[in-house]
Amino acid sequence: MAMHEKYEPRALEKKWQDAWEARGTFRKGRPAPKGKKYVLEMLPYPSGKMHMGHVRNYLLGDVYARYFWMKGFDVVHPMGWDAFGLPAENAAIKDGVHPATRTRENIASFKAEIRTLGYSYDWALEVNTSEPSYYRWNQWFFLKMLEKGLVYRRFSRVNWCTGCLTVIANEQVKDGVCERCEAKVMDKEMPEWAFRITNYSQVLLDALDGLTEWPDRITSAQRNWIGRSEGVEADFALEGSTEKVRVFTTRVDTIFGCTYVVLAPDHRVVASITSKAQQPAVDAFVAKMAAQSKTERTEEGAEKEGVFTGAYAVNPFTGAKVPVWVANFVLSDYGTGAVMSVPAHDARDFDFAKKYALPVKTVIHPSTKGPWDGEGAYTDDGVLVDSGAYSGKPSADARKDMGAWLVQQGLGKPTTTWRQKDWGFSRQRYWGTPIPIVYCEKCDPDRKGIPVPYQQLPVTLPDIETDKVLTGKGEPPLAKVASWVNTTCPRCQGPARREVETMDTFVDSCWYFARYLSPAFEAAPVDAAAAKQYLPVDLYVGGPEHATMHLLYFRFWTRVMKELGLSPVDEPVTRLITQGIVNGPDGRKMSKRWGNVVAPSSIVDKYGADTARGYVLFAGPPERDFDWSDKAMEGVFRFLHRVWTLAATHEAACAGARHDGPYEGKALEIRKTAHKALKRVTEAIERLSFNTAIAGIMECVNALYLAKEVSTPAEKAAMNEAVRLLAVVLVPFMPHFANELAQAYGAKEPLEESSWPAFEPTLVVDDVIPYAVQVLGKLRAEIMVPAGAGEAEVRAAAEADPKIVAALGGKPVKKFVFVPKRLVNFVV
RNA sequence: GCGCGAGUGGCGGAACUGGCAGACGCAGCGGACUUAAAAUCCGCGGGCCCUUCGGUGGGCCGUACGGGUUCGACUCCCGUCUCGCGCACCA
Repeated sequence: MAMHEKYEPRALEKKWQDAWEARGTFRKGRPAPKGKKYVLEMLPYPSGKMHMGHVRNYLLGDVYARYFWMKGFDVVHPMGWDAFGLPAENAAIKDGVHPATRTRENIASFKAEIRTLGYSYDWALEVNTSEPSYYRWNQWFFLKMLEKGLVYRRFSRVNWCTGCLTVIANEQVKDGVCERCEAKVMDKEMPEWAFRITNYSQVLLDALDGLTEWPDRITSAQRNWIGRSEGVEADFALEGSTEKVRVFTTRVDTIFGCTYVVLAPDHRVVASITSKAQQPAVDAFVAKMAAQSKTERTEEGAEKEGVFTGAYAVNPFTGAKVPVWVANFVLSDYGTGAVMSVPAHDARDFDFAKKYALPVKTVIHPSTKGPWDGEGAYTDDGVLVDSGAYSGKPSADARKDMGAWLVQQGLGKPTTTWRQKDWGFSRQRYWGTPIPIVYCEKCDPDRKGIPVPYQQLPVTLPDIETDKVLTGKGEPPLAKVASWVNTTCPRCQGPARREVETMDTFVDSCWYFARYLSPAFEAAPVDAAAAKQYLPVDLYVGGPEHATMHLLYFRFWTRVMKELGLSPVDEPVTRLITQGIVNGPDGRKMSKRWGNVVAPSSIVDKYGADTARGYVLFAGPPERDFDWSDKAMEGVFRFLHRVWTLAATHEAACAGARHDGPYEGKALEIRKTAHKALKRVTEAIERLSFNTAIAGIMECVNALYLAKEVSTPAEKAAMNEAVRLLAVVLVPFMPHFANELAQAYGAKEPLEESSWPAFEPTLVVDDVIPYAVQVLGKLRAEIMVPAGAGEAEVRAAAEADPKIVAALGGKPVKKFVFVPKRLVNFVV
């Protein structure tokens, strides 16, 4: 097939996209003795349009997937839709279009756009989380986890918008007011459903050590987030009261220096211990704190404030009486909501003590040599002083001994606390998974909730009159749909009401990777046989912004799935990469506001998908941000033209050319060029270094240009081989282009269906190797030495070089360093 | 404040396990082709200095900064600065 003179991407790309689809090139489940590769990208929320971030995300997976297709693996590479969520519902509130309608349209256009980029997806595995066939299994999981005690109802402090009369997310609170209606946002105690993810805190933390192919920044973010902290709890008796205050501290070794105790404003005992005299001040303070939202109270630079309660606590070690305060900086939901303050050895306690003129008592010296002479608090470990029987002990020993003493006295114990909280997943929204619970006044007077029986799943979302139900005001939308809310109690068959809350969409993305493997399976959310065959995911690609939410939640869920017998794996993903951001040409984040958005569709229309793909991959390593550059992208377009011209120029003479005799001279050089590129690209892809893989291909093309005309049969055959290898290595990056090239040179089927060749070892080594010659580590000459030469021969050659003779200047050589195939170094 | 990551030409980046810093590309410059331009092809390309009429030849400096280890450091160690991200009155 004769090539056109010029590279015309448009028609050619459509042709190959249709061919892959018609042939089922990317269908999972082919016989593959080499095994499986599961390549996954984070499923998108289907907004109407793709942006460059999506393009990049999916490309990184696509290169890897295509490579393993060609390596002969059974590759799973699915795509689906995180279709529930706020944007569709907010749009509905604004313009009255039903979220289901909007979502359907958006998926259709998003999917059409995805296809234009030529990704290797198996669309037979597609899932849509807003379909009952999917979310019924969210409900199934909910019921299973309820049985296991992993789901419970609790009271929790949420952001309550006083204008919209609904709960809103943290991101929607701007400067203490609602983003949408600008009314004041308050903290409100509300009941909500929660997953007991904290049961798994330790396991999730420990297993991070095994995730060696995850970026450090992600595992480190998860460690921070989980926030394990070891310390002790200790009881302080309250003078003149039977109540006591239990404090949590990581520095019990400083307890002899405790000069006051501080409670959270909403600590349980505050009301009962406050003295008459202090009552008005404490009441006013507590009321003021209650009126503030948590975000306000913990804002950057918020001043430390507190008041004395009039009560005194007794130090369990010393028996000393210390004043009890309440203050804004103590949080009721961390530790015990009470702290012992040691201003001499804690910076925050020091500030507070200075402000309110509380005493400071030093009990730690940096060493036995004497006290610390710096400013402020000495917060490091050291040696105890003025600490009774513990004086003279190092901090670490003292902590151990003092913890043991507390246990022995029944006054406390070593404890571990966690920053991580249980996962509250109730949402007062319509466009989500209904929580399968009903409330019956007769069977369930405490409103604990009665689970909907499994055989009644799914509890589907009701059809609604959009503009009446999705108003953004008042009670949760589902509460307004009487025909849906009113149901019968599964126990007594009497009247009952459905739970009107829906689930957080993070639930959907907790297990979708397992559902892809058997998207139509009816007996369970996951076909355990398929899970056994294909899990874990070998490569997962997504944005780093999911470090502590999605990537932690789905690790948790994976553990639960294993316990439920659905999957054999402890961890969902072996290797993770998080892609950097594609900024606008001006270096700012792409945004309508800056007018610097580069739409993928405009690039595909003008230059073709292969150029868009090539540029996004060539611009830099996957993890790093880069700024879009039209010029640099045109460079990739130019490169494709260059390859095309090369192939077209030699097509008539070389396509399909064969040669059985020896290869020498130019013919041999051409073969070497091609095989070296093949080696380099292969290794670069394995390392996920796609930018250098493309650079390697460019180098190869440059070298082939320098070969100019080919005339002998050997040269023609070599060029034929080179162009075909070029097509092979181009496949992961520019697949349409690569296939067109291969076809012109005689390929009968898409290259993805043939195999990734092994390079010829004899063709990637040179017979003469350049050696750098150093004297005292400074480069003085370069010499050419036969590849087989040993140390003695190389040394002789180096010593014969006039520049080296001059540099050595007759001085005796103390040491000779020989690095095979690279350099030698004379030490004089 | 704690944790993690990054810092290399005018720009994006490369350098695999400590071994010739700057591959490849963009922008730039020079040449060929052209009546001319574009496109294309070929070549040059870190800085400073010396040398030569000139092509050339040579020296010193150079991977954020200051030290160290080593025959040899972008790479390893110690300290500092800057940027990004995460966590944060977390006891």
